[in-house]
Amino acid sequence: MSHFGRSGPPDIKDTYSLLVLNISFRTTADDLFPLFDRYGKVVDVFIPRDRRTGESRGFAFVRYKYADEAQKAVERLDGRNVDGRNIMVQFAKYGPNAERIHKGRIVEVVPKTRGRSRSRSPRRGYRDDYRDRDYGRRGRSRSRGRSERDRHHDRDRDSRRSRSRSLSSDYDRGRGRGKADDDRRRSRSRSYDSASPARRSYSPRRSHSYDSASPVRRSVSPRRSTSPKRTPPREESPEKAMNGERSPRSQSASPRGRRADSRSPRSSDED
DNA sequence: GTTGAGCGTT
Repeated sequence: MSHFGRSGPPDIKDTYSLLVLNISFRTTADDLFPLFDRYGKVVDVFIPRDRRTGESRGFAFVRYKYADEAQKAVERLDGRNVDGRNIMVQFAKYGPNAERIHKGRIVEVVPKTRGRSRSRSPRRGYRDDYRDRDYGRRGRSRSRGRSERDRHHDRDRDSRRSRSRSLSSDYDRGRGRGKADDDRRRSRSRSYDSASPARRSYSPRRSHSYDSASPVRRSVSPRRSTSPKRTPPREESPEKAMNGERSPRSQSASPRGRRADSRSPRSSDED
């Protein structure tokens, strides 16, 4: 969606996209448009937002009609304070016109590493100047924020950023982030609260599993242990369900009841 | 009422 009301990108035949980072979450395209328009012809302003919450993700894309104007905007607006935050303006790396920008910007900034300019580091280096100056007083915000962010579990962006974490993200998304999220957070919190990393090994869940195979358990129910063959409960479940087709309810109740029972003590313990 | 170092929509 564009700020201009059109669906999707407007005319991207000859536009240059700028990436505006570090903008306030409250900053909107309407706020950025006049600011950027001052330095050139802005074709479009787009702020990606969260799919669920609809909040801005903290960065925006500003499309200029001409590269020189875009470049000027970068120089003039980069590091500028907007809505209480100093924004970072740079040419977008990806996009419909990335190639053009690549030519325009790379030649000026890193003509030497033109071929390898695709690396992710270059922009940081050139931005370092601003960072050093503007973030000197606020720099710690980054380190602190990261730690805090990690603890607070990121939202949507985490899934994009780290692929390894995509698993959890997928899980969250699939299961619905409300409950699973809360559960996970609590579990973690508890870990941090009273347990050391070593103690984590003795996590209740694992303990439970281990307990099952523990000799103590056998003592309690020798019947199972003495059994020559151990039938997996899972296989039994479907089989039973098939036989009990006439009462499909039983199937649903079986796993549910067990789970609830199993969770009962745990929940109590946690509480 | 919150966060953050990141690259985009019909």
